[in-house]
Amino acid sequence: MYHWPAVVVATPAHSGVGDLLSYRSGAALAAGTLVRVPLGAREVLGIVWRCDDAPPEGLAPGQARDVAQVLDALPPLDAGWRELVAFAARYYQRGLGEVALAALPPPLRDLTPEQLARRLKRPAKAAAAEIAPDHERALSPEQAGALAAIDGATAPVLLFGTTGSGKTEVYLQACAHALASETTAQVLVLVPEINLTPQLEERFRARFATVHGHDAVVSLHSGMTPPQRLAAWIAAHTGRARIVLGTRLAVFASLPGLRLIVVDEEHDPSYKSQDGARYSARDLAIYRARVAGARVVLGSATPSLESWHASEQGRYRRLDMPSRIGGGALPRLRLVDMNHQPKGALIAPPLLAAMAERVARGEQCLVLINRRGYAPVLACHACGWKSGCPHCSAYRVFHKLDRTLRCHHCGFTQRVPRACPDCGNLDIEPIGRGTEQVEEQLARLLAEARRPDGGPARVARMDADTTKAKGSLEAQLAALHAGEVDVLVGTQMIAKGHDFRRITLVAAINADASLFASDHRAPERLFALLLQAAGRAGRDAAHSAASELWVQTWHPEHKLFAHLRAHDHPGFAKAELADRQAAAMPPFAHQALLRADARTQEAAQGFLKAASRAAQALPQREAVTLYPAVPLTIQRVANVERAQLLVESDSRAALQRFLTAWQPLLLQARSAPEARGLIRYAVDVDPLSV
DNA sequence: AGCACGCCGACT
DNA sequence: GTCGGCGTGCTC
Repeated sequence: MYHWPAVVVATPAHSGVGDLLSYRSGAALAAGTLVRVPLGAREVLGIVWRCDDAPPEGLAPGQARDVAQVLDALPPLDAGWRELVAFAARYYQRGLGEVALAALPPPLRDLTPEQLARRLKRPAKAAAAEIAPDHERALSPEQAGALAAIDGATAPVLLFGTTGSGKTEVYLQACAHALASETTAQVLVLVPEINLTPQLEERFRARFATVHGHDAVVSLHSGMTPPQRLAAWIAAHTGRARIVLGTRLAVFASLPGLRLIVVDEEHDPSYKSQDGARYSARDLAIYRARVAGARVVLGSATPSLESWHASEQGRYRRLDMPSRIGGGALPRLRLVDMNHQPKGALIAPPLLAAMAERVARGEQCLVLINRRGYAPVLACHACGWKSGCPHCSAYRVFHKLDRTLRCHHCGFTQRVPRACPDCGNLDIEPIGRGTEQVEEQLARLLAEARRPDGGPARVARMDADTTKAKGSLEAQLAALHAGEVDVLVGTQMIAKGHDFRRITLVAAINADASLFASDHRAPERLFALLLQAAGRAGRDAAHSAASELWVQTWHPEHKLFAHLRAHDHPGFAKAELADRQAAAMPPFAHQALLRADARTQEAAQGFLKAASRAAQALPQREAVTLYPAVPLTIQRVANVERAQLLVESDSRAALQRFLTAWQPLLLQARSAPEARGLIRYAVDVDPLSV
């Protein structure tokens, strides 16, 4: 007596192969069982989606091949997980198999049942160094109120808490309550960046190791080695791990006992995946919590407009924590109108004076500049040559330290030419500024500044270039904490999460750059970045009264700054949402992009036009607006031409219906004559930028 | 997406 | 004479 499991394997949506492939098996296999099945010439990992008693119709007799192996050492993936995966595939317009298999740890794909069984038998490795237990802290009335509301919540909670208001302690205690509710309960904590997982893991382990065991806390992110990821995944799947901390990919972890999901810094764009299935881990967390019957908390000092809007509509329950623990004041805004500063000044004189003053008091300054390298462009004065990348429509960035020109898009790197490659002129000059240059100039400008002990000001830099070596991020943070740095120059990464006690001045020196980039989310992102950066200052109540956020701008009249001055996120959100509504932009409209990569721009647009033409015949097309195909802002990257087409609708459901109906036509449009040269295409639902 | 098969240029 | 370029086509 045979059974006929329908199995998902890793085939992308536009492969033309259906989602479920039927195989034959001697035994009935439960849905969620991991199997190895033959596919063409190879044998691949698959997941049983359902199991039929009769051979599938429409398949020639004997066409179904036999399941090769059953990985029955692992419990099947539960219905909640399968529903999450199925929803993600459907909503983000990808193949079920592609999403399902990508959600598993990579090493699982090529493990035999024997290897897997051996792996499962291996005892969890002994606890590392003993850590000092961390005990629950007394909650402020605001925190206690938030915790009680989370415990009793039925809808998603938006925890709107100022930086320093003690959100983490609320998360910790909410986790403790969730874990205490059942012996099998699990919680999932999402953070936007890998950098933030080690310190959070430490804190959770210190809090929970004594009660739930050292290995009850695991991390899950792409920076881990494959064996580490497999071990953490298995711990979560088997229920041994009670707390899983991770980046966006962790939203797909198998968590049979899931009771609570925390999405920290929910506004952060890192939650939106930009390759493969372009999912939003924050939005999937909401869906997953509903399916699992778990609570979900989105936390932020600067909630996204989407979440804010949902809380205004009552779909999310908003909890406010406006006060800082320890009563520290939020830094005062000092706006510097660059129109009234000496021409070409990198740092306005009053800002420089303020920094010198901080250094003299033994306090620390943080200087934000959103570009790595020395200068974004190198140019020849004589003939107008610029350091363009031969493979991309972008400039290569001048890195002075190693004398290179580096393309930040494709990685193409060359030594800086001695003379202009076009005309031989020796006078080639950097244009604009990056972190290296700011560091260099600040060291020079602050040469006279003295610390209380009479020593010179110490300026350091922190960006992706100085932290890419393993352990160097930790080392740099430790140096900062130890007070070995007076002024830290860096990219956005220094604005996030880390708790710096002695910082009393934060400066954003070219904050404007992003504001007029024709991206409707630019003000929102800048506001969040500046408030977050401000949150780094004055965490220590003793210093907080004098803490300041300096912003150099050419547009001091921008309404964003009035709200920033008042630390008024609700006011800012209200104004931005009104603008969005007037312009029929998200969250008042719903968008998707069809993106195409091709050998030539004509082919990329040719495909999009063919796709657009094909769409006209669809009845679902009535409810959506299709915009013309346009090249991306950076049109070419690594010799690939890129174009996109925007689809918009005021109904999310109508947009979904359209995209689903459109999908098979895209497959056809791909072989249209004008699409010759197309490399790949992808649909991006709820894109972050258009 | 892989990975085959398949038909045309520079090398042991 | 073959190794290998990437163009089409298939995967229960």
